[in-house]
Amino acid sequence: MPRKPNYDRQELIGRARDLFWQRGWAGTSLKDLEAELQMKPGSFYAAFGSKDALFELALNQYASDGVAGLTALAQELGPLEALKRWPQIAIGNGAAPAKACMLSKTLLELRAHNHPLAETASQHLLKMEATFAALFAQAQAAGEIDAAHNPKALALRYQSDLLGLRVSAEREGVDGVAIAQEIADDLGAL
Amino acid sequence: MPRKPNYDRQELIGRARDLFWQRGWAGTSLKDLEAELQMKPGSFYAAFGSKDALFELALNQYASDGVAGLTALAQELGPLEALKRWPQIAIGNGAAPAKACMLSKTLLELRAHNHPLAETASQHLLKMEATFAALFAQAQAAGEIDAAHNPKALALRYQSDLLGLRVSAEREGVDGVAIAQEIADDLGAL
DNA sequence: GGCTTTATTGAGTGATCACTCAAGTATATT
DNA sequence: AATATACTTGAGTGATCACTCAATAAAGCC
Repeated sequence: MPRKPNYDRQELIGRARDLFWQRGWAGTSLKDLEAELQMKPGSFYAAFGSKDALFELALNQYASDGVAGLTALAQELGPLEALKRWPQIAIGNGAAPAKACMLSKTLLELRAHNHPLAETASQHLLKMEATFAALFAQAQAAGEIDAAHNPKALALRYQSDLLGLRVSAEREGVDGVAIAQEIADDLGAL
Repeated sequence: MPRKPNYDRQELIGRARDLFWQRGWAGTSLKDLEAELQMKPGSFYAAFGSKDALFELALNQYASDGVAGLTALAQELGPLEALKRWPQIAIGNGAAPAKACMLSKTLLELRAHNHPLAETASQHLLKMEATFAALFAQAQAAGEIDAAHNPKALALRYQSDLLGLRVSAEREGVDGVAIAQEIADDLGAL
């Protein structure tokens, strides 16, 4: 009986994620979204409910893609090598909407207003940090990193460096590749 | 002949800086500013011209306070010790409007829109980086850091780590002090 | 005190914000 | 083909946005 929507929902969420990632929450208007997704307001609200609801879907997709990408890389290269390459990958995609991390951008923009999406972003950062910690622990188990280190502490510092790298890479004239290389080299000295 | 304004302009800019720092550019409305500065729209526009003009004044005050604070610290403690303590200071002021750097928040929020204030923030970051580089060079001249390092490269990495620290410190439950300590320890190993 | 000059007031401007909803259209089942 | 069930359309909602301006009030100089 029913009529099917003539769009691919996941692909729409991906396009919305790119817009939000680049322009931020307040910086992306419904007009922007309507233009990008080729949807009139009625369809938009029937499909997603609200701007915030779509932003949350976009954040979730962004975060799960991140964890999946890193996990796949670790399968291919092993934990330590994946952690070494990850910084370059994070800033290396020229086609990406931004160098900076969407989770950190969201956190910085919305935390002061106690917006629920800031908490969502925070949770995703925590999950990413746990993924880093697991890889550090694996690297220790494989004898690639001195077992005396606390993998959670390593993950906290690594993520902090990564966030800094990605903010720096957003600047004009900054050699992000050099910073990423240094972060990778630091891991080799553990 | 003329009538004097009944406010301290620098103090008003400081209050506006705190609002902008905490809530961001889009997140701070004219109503917010009018309430904080106790000014009606007419007075506000007579005094500052526009929201953007006041934001720029706020950014300038933020940046010059930063350079002045670090320079004073280096006078007191010497260059290396100042660089070691600076991360703790950056996140240590509980009364500050935010842990994250106002320059990086502005850059992340406005760069995608090619807003002139993003360029202003970028310039201030560059000036701060130059201040770091000068201190690294001084530390080398004093024999506190191996002269083989490139002070500009040290400054770039140091600033990146600092920005990451300050984003991380914005998160709930993150031990910023521990990260700041690690950054300081890294300097000791140079 | 009169005069000039500037600061302050606050209602009001058009534009844009996220969002609604009644009407129309397309599709799958019967 | 008829019908039920969505999906799509797009003008329109009140709220809020940054900002304006004519009127009023206050201060310094004569």
